[in-house]
Amino acid sequence: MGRQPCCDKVGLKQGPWTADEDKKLINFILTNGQCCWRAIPKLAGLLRCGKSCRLRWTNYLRPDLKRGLLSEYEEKMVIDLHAQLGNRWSKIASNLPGRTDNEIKNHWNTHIKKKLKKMGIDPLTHKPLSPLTPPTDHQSPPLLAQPAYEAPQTEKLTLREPIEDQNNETTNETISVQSSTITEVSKDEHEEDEQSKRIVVDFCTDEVPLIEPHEILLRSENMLPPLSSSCSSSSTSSTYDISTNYNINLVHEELHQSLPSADNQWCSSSFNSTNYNNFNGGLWGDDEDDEFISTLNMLINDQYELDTAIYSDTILGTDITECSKMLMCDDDWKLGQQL
DNA sequence: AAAACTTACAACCGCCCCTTA
DNA sequence: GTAAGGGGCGGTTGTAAGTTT
Repeated sequence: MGRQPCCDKVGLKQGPWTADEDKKLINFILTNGQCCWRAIPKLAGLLRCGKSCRLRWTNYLRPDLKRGLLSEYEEKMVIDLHAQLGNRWSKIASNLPGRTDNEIKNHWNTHIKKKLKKMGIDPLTHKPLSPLTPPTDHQSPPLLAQPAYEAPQTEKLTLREPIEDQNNETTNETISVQSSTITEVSKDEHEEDEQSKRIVVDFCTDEVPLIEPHEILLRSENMLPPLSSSCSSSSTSSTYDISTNYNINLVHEELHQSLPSADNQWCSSSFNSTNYNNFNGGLWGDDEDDEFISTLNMLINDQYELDTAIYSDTILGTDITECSKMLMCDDDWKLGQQL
């Protein structure tokens, strides 16, 4: 029979989103909330299909997204969760606040997969690669001679959502998993691994730093920290750079002008005291705002201790709890109504 | 300096599942 | 019970940016 496509695609734009399109989408959702995705493009004045809008929003524009590389901790969580759940990226993502399934999937394919293979572990089965199926370089017997994998330990891992077994029956929230404890080969890596093992053995997802409402900051013009003219905007591989494809901050500024005053504050990414090392300014780009971005980068990478409560109360002068409501209420958060 | 190659990730595609009429 | 609509999900592709030759 076949399904109708989600849209006819005739006259619709595809490819990378422009700042203007982002602005329209953000503006619409902040004003009206998420409703029927199919209707959003028309209502928001976008020549995109609803699906494209939904993906853009959920994977890129959502204010509660963390950006930047996954931390070592998150990476290990992904590995463990993948060992139990397989390629169910959305389930895995639901245990990593601020991360999207797409992001995790990409990270898995580009980083973790290779890492595991390099370590002699099959990323599909999480078991040591069979000597009968040699790695692609055909020259890695040392890895196999000394198996880079320890017998899995049974650990308690609490998922944020119950998982279902093959009979589709919901199991207990706390399930028994086989932790993919991994042993590195080199000495340095071995030391690193000792740490890793501790992390893997010790953590449960309850310990994941969740983004609490009080940890979410709002930003308006007067929230900008003092700029440092000496900061360079360049970033190195060891730092997180707060940059996107274009200057989305300009979008933000325009929104300030176009939205009612009550709407004139909106939430930042997960910029909080426990998590901001991963903060990558989901809604702010780099170009003209280099100074601000580099300042943030400097603060973030210098482990600058920022007490968000103090920051919000004394610097921002904003009632965080009020504003966080609209962020945390997925269904119908409407800035104007809730502020 | 430029071409070739590699990497990372945003975006798309098509299938699946759930809801509704 | 069933067909259609809508959204979610996982796999794949396109391409910009980075690196190597």
